This record gives sequence, structure tokens and C-alpha cells, in this order.
Amino acid sequence: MHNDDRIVICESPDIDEAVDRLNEAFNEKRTIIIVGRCRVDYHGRASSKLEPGERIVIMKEDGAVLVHRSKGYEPVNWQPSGCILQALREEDCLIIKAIKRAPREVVTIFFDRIHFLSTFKLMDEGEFSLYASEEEMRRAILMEPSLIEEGFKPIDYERRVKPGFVDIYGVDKDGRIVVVEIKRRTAGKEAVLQLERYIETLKRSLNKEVRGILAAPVISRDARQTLLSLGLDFRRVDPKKCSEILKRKEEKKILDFFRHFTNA
Amino acid sequence: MHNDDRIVICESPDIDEAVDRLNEAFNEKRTIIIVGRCRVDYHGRASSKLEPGERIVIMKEDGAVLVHRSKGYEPVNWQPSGCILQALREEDCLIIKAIKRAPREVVTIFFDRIHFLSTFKLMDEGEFSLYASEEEMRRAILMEPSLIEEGFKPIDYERRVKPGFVDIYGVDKDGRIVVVEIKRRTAGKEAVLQLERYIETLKRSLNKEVRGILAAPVISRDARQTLLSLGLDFRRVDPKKCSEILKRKEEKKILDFFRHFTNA
DNA sequence: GCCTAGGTCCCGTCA
DNA sequence: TGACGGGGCCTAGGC
Repeated sequence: MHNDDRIVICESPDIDEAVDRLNEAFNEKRTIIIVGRCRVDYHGRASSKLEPGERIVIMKEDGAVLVHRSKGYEPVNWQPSGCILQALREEDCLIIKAIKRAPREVVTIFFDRIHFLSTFKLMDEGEFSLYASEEEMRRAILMEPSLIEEGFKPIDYERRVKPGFVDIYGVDKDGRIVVVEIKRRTAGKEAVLQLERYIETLKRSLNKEVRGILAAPVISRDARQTLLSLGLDFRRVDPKKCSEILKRKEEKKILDFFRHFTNA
Repeated sequence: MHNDDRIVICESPDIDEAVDRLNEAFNEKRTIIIVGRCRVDYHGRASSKLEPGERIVIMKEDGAVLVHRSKGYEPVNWQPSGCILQALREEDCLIIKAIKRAPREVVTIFFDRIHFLSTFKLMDEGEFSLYASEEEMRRAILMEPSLIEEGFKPIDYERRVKPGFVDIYGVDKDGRIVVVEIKRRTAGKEAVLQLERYIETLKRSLNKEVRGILAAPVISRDARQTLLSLGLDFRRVDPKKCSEILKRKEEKKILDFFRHFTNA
């Protein structure tokens, strides 16, 4: 067993040692990994039962819990962050309880064999950046409205309409009001119906013609059908190109800044 | 370092050892846990960049990959099952690539410090059972149609309507066609619109009146408004009660079976 | 391959 | 707190 402030690793710990290590880790908000044989009960919005088998359990410093089997992306049982963790011994069993309230949900893990238990203080300040999201598409269209069509002029974005938000709100070259609904992947029926709802609401409240444009990389056949029958338009917009446009504009901004400095 | 067929644990392995262990694990379809300092790139449907920090990386026998930070339920980067894994050394860096095709997506993990690396052959045949799901609600309603209303008679379930599926299709006590849409949690606008779409399609194709009933534990205020204005009904149905009904019916079945035996 | 719908979805955001 | 929509959603099931 290795033990310092940062890392604790126990191979085949007995139950009492495991309970001690876990309580220590809960107090110090350490991240925990356990590999061993366990069964799991869950009661909350639904219920579930997982029969015994060997799994990986991760418990994080914010109270998130994940039970992973040997296959698949998803945990078989889990608890999102913010729950209270307890470890106790009962007979020859290590019992871990993860309790969340509102709604009350309880995950109980019963280990009858612990292959290994490890706790860490993870140092992680690294920034995470995501590109080509719907938000980036919106920003790119606002900076380069011709991505929608020539003469399009955005007026507002994330505009509240009844309950919901119009992605971009503007006018076309002929002064007609335009509503743009953005999707970062194949637009389906829901996207069309969403757009239609906004337009109906706006038409009634403004008592004017309102154009609807669905901006997405692709549109499904059915959705296109519905779109056309409702008199709405589709405009192909690629999220990656939007991301590149933003990057270029950012670079230009910085360049202009330095140019200004040089000239000054 | 401990090493047998089932478990391999390496504390602070050097990069060459890590590469060896990983390739061994990929070949033998072992589950892998690495804790260390890394940065991560992702390119695919979107792109992302994660700056260096200490994280937990899990690689499963089916090619699923998870990169977990010290907080939160969700992995910051991941790859679902079915991707190809590679490990290689480049300078003082352990590089792990997880590649998926259709659509092509690549996650690259660069470790510059490995606190510990562990590989397992997890034995897990335990069955997983989920209760109070939408599927259990459907089965309960089929066995006990009065959960919807007196005189309701189901005819079919998961019935294909254009593209989409009607949860339950049947007739009411007056012989009118009924479509039931089930939701296991608070029904919102989408649920109402979904039901409305099915009804519109069925009305046109059957050229008859069609009733729509939304069955859920609760309905949001807005959704109820829309529902009523469309002339549809809401019926409160609790997923847990459905689960209990099923359990009782199952028990009765077993009891009847033994009674039959005793009498025979 | 596309498309639809569920999920203990989780998560952020806003009334 | 409820409600709504996004997500690299993932996953299962149909066609």
C-alpha cells in the first residue's frame, strides 16, 4: 500500500480498512475508485436491481457516483453530483450509500470483494473548450448574416417568444421579419414544429407576415416535406464552417489590434 | 506491482511500460484505468480541447473510453463502444488514440504523468432489472386498462403510425378509437404535440373521430392548457403503482400455477 | 444507412 | 422550484 497526501492505493483491503479509507476520503473530498464484486440497488424516480458482478465504482469529490460494468459508455447505476456518501460495514459486506434529495434517490452498493481501492486528490484546473456547437453557429451567423441569405439583418438573438427562445430574429432584404431556428445536426420534425410554433406566435402578436428559416447542416426527408408545406425555408449551414469563421474573425480582431498599436 | 491473469496494477509506470501494458490489455480485451496528468483533443461531429490536468481515464473491453474530471456525472471527453484503441510513445508522452468511424471521430489523450495504471478482466454476468419505466407502465395498462378509464379496451401497442409509434391503441366504452401516449415523468409540451401528431395522422387515414389520452404522473401547466385546447384528455398514472400492479399480477400467476398443481 | 423515441437521461437557464 | 431545450447526448428498435 502506497500512501501520501495525493494518492492512496490499497490492494485487496479488508472491509474495515476500506471503510476507514472511504470515510477519510469523504471528509477530505477525495476522488475514489473501487474495483470489486458488488450488487447495487437503486430507489428513486424509478428503481433498479443489479445482481452481483465485478465492476468499477467511481465516487467524486462533489458526491457524484458512477458504477461501470465492463462494457458500454453509460454507467449501469449512478448518482449525479451533490449527494451524500456513507460507507459502513455489515457482516462481511462493505456497504456504500449515496443519497440525494429533491427528489429523494438512494443508490446502495454492496461489495463482498474488493480487489482494489484507491483515493486521490486530483489537481485539475485545465480549461475545456468546445467548438462547432449550436452557440458557435449562432455567433457566426450574427457576425456573418449572409450565411443565412444576402441582405439578412439580425436584430436580436435568444429572443423570448411565448415560452421558448427564437435563436435569431431579424429582417430580410425586403424588410420582412425573419425567424431563424438553428440546429447543429440533422434537423428533424421537432425542429420544424418548433420553428412553426414561434412563427405562429409572432404572426399573431405582430399581425404581420413572418418568414421562418431552418439553419442546419442537413434536414431529414420528412422534415423537409413538412417545412415546405408550411412555406418555410431551409438553409444549409455547417457548424464546423461556423467555428472556422469565428476563429478567423478572432484572429483578424487581434491582428487589427496590433496594427492599431503599430500605427499609433 | 502486482500481476496475475485477473489484475495488473502499476504505480507510476514509465511510458514504455505503460505502452506495453496497454497493448497487452487491448489484445486481451481487458478493462483499463489510468490516473494521471493529461490533455485531450477531440475531433468529430464537433471538436474540443481540454488543457492539462489530472484525470481518470477508463477504457473498456468493447472500446468505450471515458475521461473523467474530479467533478460531475458526465465524462468531459469520451468515445462510445466500438472504437479502435492505440497506445504509443512520443517523446516523454503517452499518447492514446480512440478512433470511431461513421461518423469518424477521434479522441486523443496525451499523458505527461501517469500516477497509476491498472488493467482487469472483469467477471460480470449479473442481471440488471429496471422498474417503473415507461415500458412497465405500458404493460400495466395493457393488463389493467381501467388505469386509463372504465371500459377502455386496448387493441394494439407500439403501433406504427406514419413514422412514429403509438404507445397504446384501443377503443373506449362507446367504441371510439383511443390513442394513449405514456410518459413516465412530468408530461410537457412535446408529449402533447407528439400525441396530437398521431391523432392527426390517424384521423386522416381512418377518416374517423380519434380520442387522445396522455397518461403520465403529472402534466405541466402549459401542456395541460394546450392539451385541453386540442380536446385531448389527461389521465394521471403513476409509474411506481404500475410496477406494483405488475409485481402483484406476477405473484398471482405463480400462486395460480401452484394451486393448479395442488388441485391436480 | 436514416429516423424515431426513451432515459433514473444530465445540465444550464430563466421565469 | 418547475419547465424547457441542448447534448459530440447514448442506446435500442424499425425499415
